[in-house]
Amino acid sequence: MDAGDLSVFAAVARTGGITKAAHSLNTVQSNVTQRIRLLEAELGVRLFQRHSRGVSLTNAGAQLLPYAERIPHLIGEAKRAAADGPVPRGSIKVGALETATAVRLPPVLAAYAAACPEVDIEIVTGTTAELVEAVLSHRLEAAFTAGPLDHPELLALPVVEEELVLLTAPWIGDAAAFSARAAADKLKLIVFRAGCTYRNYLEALLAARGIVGVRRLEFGTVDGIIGCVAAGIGITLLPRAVAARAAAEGRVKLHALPDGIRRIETVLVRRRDAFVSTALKRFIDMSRELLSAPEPGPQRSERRSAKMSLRAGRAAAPAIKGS
Amino acid sequence: MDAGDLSVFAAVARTGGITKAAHSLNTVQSNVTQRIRLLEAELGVRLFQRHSRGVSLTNAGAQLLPYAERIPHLIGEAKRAAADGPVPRGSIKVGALETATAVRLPPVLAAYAAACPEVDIEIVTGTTAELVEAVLSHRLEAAFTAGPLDHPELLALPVVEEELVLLTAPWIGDAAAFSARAAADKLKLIVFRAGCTYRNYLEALLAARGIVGVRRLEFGTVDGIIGCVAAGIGITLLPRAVAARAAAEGRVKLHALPDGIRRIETVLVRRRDAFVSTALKRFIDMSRELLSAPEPGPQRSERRSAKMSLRAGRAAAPAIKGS
DNA sequence: CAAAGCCATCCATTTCGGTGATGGCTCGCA
DNA sequence: TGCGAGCCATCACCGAAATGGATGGCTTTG
Repeated sequence: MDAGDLSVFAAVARTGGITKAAHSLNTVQSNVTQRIRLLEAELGVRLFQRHSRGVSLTNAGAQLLPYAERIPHLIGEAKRAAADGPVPRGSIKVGALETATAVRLPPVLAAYAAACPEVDIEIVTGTTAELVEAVLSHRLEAAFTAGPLDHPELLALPVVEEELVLLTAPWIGDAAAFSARAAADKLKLIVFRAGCTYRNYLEALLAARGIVGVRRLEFGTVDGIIGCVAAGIGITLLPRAVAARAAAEGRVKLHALPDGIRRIETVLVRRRDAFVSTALKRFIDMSRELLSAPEPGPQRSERRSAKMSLRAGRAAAPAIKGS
Repeated sequence: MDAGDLSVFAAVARTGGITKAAHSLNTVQSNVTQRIRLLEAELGVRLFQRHSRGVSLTNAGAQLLPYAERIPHLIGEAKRAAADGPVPRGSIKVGALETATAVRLPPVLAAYAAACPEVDIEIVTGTTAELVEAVLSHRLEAAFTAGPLDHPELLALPVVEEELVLLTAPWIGDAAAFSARAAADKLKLIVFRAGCTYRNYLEALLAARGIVGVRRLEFGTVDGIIGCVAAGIGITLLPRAVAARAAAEGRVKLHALPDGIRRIETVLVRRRDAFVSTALKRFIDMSRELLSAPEPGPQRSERRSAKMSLRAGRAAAPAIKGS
């Protein structure tokens, strides 16, 4: 049994069929059949039950599967570890929230690309939940997500603290009264898709005031959300830095939040046990360096009297717990 | 790169030479040379520096080495996991203290052998330090050692609590006076070799009374130690259950110890991350079941007045700390 | 009943790992 | 300086094992 056998086994288990596994491995079906046969002979147990619609794992196969997923991963990691040198090279794949991509990432990427010309960078956007899942399953090496998060297999490094603000159409004076009317007026929450931390915050914020049943409007982009808010369709919650330009242009109005939930941490999360290449280490170092600069406080032009009189407890900041 | 390549690589790294590695792998030198060559070609880096006295790891090789040690281990574990079924079979390799082997293990082994006839059992004896090291390096699947011990990679399950007693020749009335005279009289401590927890306890016990410089006599067997004590050559510390028979025969006399250090825990230790086969799980379950029975208290025939007036602090119970 | 999908088996081909012999190199020693 | 020992690289060769293509049996489906 070597790592190749385990890859084949894992592919069959994943696809549920020998023929399909053969295609996904760019080989022929007889080949896969033979390797599974030999593997079963070597182990002395049947790994799959054959039936007319494909194959399914036996008990023994199910016990082998975690190893068959982990060992090829480790082999890949070993390759990267060995090929890695003191000068950053290769490629890194990093996730980021839509909001972080818009306002925090550009300066980091510019500096990194200049410092490490031999590294290919791939940025994937998604919600906190999606990104965390991707990091856990090794699809991403690291990700900028909303903190705090607490998972035994993850390391979360705080890189910057954002100030969350409530966005409304510019003609709204009092955010508290506005949101209180939201349900009655059929105004909507403009939110990202499920898994977005800002969305969770906003819903928790309103729930804490007893406002429920507000309709949601889901968007996939920051620009779309801001556009809808500007049009008076609803309200949303975003980092101040993201909304600053639209506010300066008078398209939306920003309302500060009460202290308990005003600040939200952005963390750089990665697997605790994964190999950190020189290229990734450099990226992490540069991110901390460039993003940890003290954030400017709330602008003076904003009326602090608009602060909402909400008291959101810890329930408003749900952390992703380890399983 | 597959697991076989990594095994070859690890062997070369371990032995420091291609020829020596070839011998240890039961193959020829040209073969190893070739595989290392191909591995280096595949990774695009040089893994060893060749010099006249053999080879040594390059930087890249050193980064690869931990993977090359871990992956073949995982492969073996995967095999065992897959071949393992609901009925205990295969083999288990368990360590135990000499004392535990003598008095605690026989009933467990008898019951286990009857319950699991298809399992080959191997028992290895050693000191606590030796056994812990063997478990950590995967040479043993589990071991009975003296607790408490605290190591991040180990799980320690308490199975039985022993009462430690001081053994002297039968004509000694007062253990305290006896041990005080030990240094002057050139009496000896009869102890196991270094690493034995009882030995550490005994030395700490005397050191706490200011008795130092007592000569030691090292033995490898319980019987030898008891025999020497019976002959009046010295004193030792053993679990009451171990010394009970010799005491009943009048060969030695037992002296109870003060409360602080009288009880010592026996724990079943195993690696936290290692696979637990059905055979091993059954063994652990039976050990707990058979050994956790309440231990009988001190026998009435013993004179409690012989209790030593020592106060040994926590220094007398050194735990093995994680590195 | 025919077609499609799936897996097992067989066979020819190729690839890869293992073997033994040879040669170059350095070091230590006479 | 010359020689032998130890070590690694290279080469040609052999055999086992993986691969790829084709076929057949089986079941499901329309």
